[in-house]
Amino acid sequence: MPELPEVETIRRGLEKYIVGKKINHIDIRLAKMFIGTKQNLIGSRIEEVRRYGKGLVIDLSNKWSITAHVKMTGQFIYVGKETKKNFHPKLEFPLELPNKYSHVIFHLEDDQGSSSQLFYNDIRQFGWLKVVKTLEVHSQPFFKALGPEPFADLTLPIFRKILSLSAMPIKPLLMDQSKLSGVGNIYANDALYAAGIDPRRKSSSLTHEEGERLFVALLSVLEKGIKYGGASEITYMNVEGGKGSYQQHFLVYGKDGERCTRCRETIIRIKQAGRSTFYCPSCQK
DNA sequence: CGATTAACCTGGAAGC
DNA sequence: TGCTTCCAGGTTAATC
Repeated sequence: MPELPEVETIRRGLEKYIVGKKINHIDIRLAKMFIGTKQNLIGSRIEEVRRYGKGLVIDLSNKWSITAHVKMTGQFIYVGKETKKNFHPKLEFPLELPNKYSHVIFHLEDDQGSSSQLFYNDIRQFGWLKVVKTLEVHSQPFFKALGPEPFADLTLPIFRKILSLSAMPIKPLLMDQSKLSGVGNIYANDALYAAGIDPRRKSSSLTHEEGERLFVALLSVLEKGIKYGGASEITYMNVEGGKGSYQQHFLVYGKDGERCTRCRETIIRIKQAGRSTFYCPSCQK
C-alpha cells in the first residue's frame, strides 16, 4: 500500500483499538511473515503505536516491540466489540475472517476481560512483522535507512538541500526512502502535478522557487491523503475493514489517456526506475 | 558510485 | 471460455 497516508490511517486505527489491550496468544499461520520470538510478546500490554515513513512500530509494556511493514497488500484488521462487521472493500458483503490471507492473528484481551482479534492479512506476502527490543527499533535496517519525515523533521531548507545534492530525476528521488520517508508512487506523481513540475527533471535543476512549490504541494497531497483515509485503489483497507477515498481525488495517478484538468492536454504514462509515472506533458515543466 | 533488473507473491484486467 | 501477458500504494539483492 500503502504510502504515508495509508500507513498513518492504519496507525490511528491501531491506536484507537489495540492500545491498552493485552496479547494473550498469537496464531502464526505462515511462518515467514513473522520474524522473531512470539513468546516475547505474550502477556504484555500494548502501549503505543508509532509510524516512521511506511513502517509501523507497536510498543509493548515489557520493552519489546512489533515492527511491521505492509508493503503492497498487507492489512491490519481489528475485530472486537467496538467494531461492526467488516466489509470487503469491493464487494458488498462482510469480509470473512480469518481468510486464506490471514497469516498472523493476535488474540487480545481488554481490562474487562473482553476478547478481540487483530488479523494481519497479506495477499502477496511481501510484508513482514518483526519482534525487536524497543530500544533496538532504530538500529533495524529498515528504520535506520529512513530519511527525514514529512510533517516532522522535513523542513523547506532541508528539502531544498536534498534536491540540490541529487542528480536523480525528481520523481524517483521523492520515492527514495533514504532521502525522505513515506512517499510512494501515488503521492509522488500527484505532488509533481500539483507543483507543475516535470517528473523527469534533474532534482538539482529545480530552482529555489520550484523547490518551495514542490514542498508545499507534497505536504498538501499527503495531508489530503490522510484526510480521505488513504487510497483504496487495490487492496488497501483500514483497521475497521473500510475503504479510504483518496482514489476519488487522484490528480494524475492512473489517469493516462484522460485530459489534464488544468490545460486539457492528454495525460501520459512513462516508466521511471521501473515504476509508472503519470504527468501532463504540457503544464508540468 | 549510480542506474537498471530481478525477485519476492497473488490476483485482476486486458489482449487475442 | 481460455490462455497469455501485463500490471499493481514496496523494498532489497544482484548485476551492469
